[in-house]
Parts: sequence; structure tokens; C-alpha cells
Amino acid sequence: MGTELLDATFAALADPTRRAILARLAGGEATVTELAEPFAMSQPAISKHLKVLERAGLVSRGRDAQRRPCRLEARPLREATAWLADFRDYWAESYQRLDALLDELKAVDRTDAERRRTRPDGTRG
Amino acid sequence: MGTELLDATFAALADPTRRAILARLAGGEATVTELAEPFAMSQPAISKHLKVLERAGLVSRGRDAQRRPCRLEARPLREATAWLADFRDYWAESYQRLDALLDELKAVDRTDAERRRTRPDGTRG
DNA sequence: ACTGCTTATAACCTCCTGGTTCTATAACCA
DNA sequence: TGGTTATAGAACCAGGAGGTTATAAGCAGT
Repeated sequence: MGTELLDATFAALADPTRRAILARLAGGEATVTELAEPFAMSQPAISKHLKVLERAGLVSRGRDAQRRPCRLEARPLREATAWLADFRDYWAESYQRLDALLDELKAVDRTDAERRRTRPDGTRG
Repeated sequence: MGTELLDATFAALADPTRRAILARLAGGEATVTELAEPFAMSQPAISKHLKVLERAGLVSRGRDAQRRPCRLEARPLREATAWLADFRDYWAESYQRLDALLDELKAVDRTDAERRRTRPDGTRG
């Protein structure tokens, strides 16, 4: 599980233009000019975004004469999703442990209360 | 669903130091010095990372005398996970549509073959 | 061979990021 | 009051990100 792939993937996802490009590509392959069309931005800017997505492995390119059609790649998205899911699970588990701890503390409180009723000086002896 | 929150969240997740901090915090609250300890990095650097995490809403801070304990916040992580999940679903759906399209094309191929058998010049009528 | 379309590259700018060191603030401790 | 601990802030630096324009390169059609 390469941290560099995670770095690149999350960094790629951090830009709204790139997320929009990915969303567009989820609907099927597209060429650079097709991808650039909805944006108020020059074509080289889109090419740069595509290079970022490509470096992260999120997008791969084919060849069709002059065109370089882009398509989505699943792997880095899977890895990023897996990281978030693992994280969520680990966190949930920690909360369970915390809940258990709190239950335990409550139990101790109760026994303390018991003890105080019989031994009012609060010693634990 | 603010794109700015997504920007900040994914950007925050794009750094391995910050992901490690989050992982540490999934195990419970921690102070800045506790968080800084495992890293070969100055304390102000960690404070900067914490500020990034805070700006993204991933972390909130309390107060305990001189200490400013950090704890995880669920919301931005939920939003990021949701974005990825929605994306995955949309993508899967598109693939279904693509499968349907391919089936349709195969069907057309078959009818073409039928036609060729009766009309060898290939005209479509 | 010329023209047009599609894409990438180069050079440049500005702003942000991630790190540093040094210093200030604030709370506790004696 | 003075010292220590915990954290934040300021000033600085190098490098990268995201944009621009102008240009080059590859391929297609006539």
C-alpha cells in the first residue's frame, strides 16, 4: 500500500477541476478538447490537469489518430476508498474501546459509591 | 455539499505526515507534543499541519491548561467518503449502460450478418 | 505540399506549501 | 517572582501548483 500513490491520489482529488474531469470520464472516454470544453480555462491548463491525473494513475490515455482519449482507471480510487474505509473502521473500533472503558469507569464509580456508603473516608485499602 | 470542504479535505489527506497524525488521533485525543514526538520534524511544522487539518475541519482542539488537545471530527471524512462512494456508484452504473450498449451493438452485428447472407452487397436499405 | 485540427511543450508569473529558526504568549510550579 | 513547559506566530526559504501565451509536433484531408 504505497503512501506515494495515496499522496498523488488525494492530491489529484483535491482540485475541483480534476474532480469534474473524473466525473465526466465516469460517463465514458473523452478527448482532451471534449474535456476542456466546459471549463473557462486554456487547453494547456487541462493538459496539465490530465498529467496530474495520469501521474496518480487515475487516468490512462489511448491513441486515436491526433486524439489522445482518456479513460478512468479503478485502482487508485480503490486504494483511496480502502484507506478511508480502513480508517473509519479503526476509528469505530477505537470508539467501541472507549465505550467499553467508559462502561468500566461507570462500574468503578458504582463500586466507589458502594464503598463510600460503608466506609465514608473514601480510602481504597 | 461544498466543493471547498472537499478541496480542503482531500488536500489535507494528501500529506503522509497528516495521515499519520489522523491515524494517531483515531486512537484517541492527543496533545501537540505527543503528536510531534514520532516525527523527525520541528514542533512548529506539526502545528502547521494541525492548522491545515483544523482548516479542513478534520480536527478540533480543546484546552487543558497549556495543552491544546486535538481530536478527530467525523464530518469531512464522511463527506469525502461519500464523494468517493457516489463516484464509484455512478461509474458502476455507467459501465452497466456501456454493457447494455455493447449488447445492443452485438445484436446489430447479428442482424447485419443476417442481411449480408440475403443481400451480399451490404446495402442497408 | 499545404492547411487545419488536436495535443504537448516551453517559458513565464504568482501564490501556496512545507520546512526551518527564533521569539512571544500563556499557564503551571516552586 | 522567576523558571519551565506547551504552543503559536513571524520571517524566511526552496520548490511546486495552477494558470497564462506562444510555439512545436503529429496526423488527416484535399
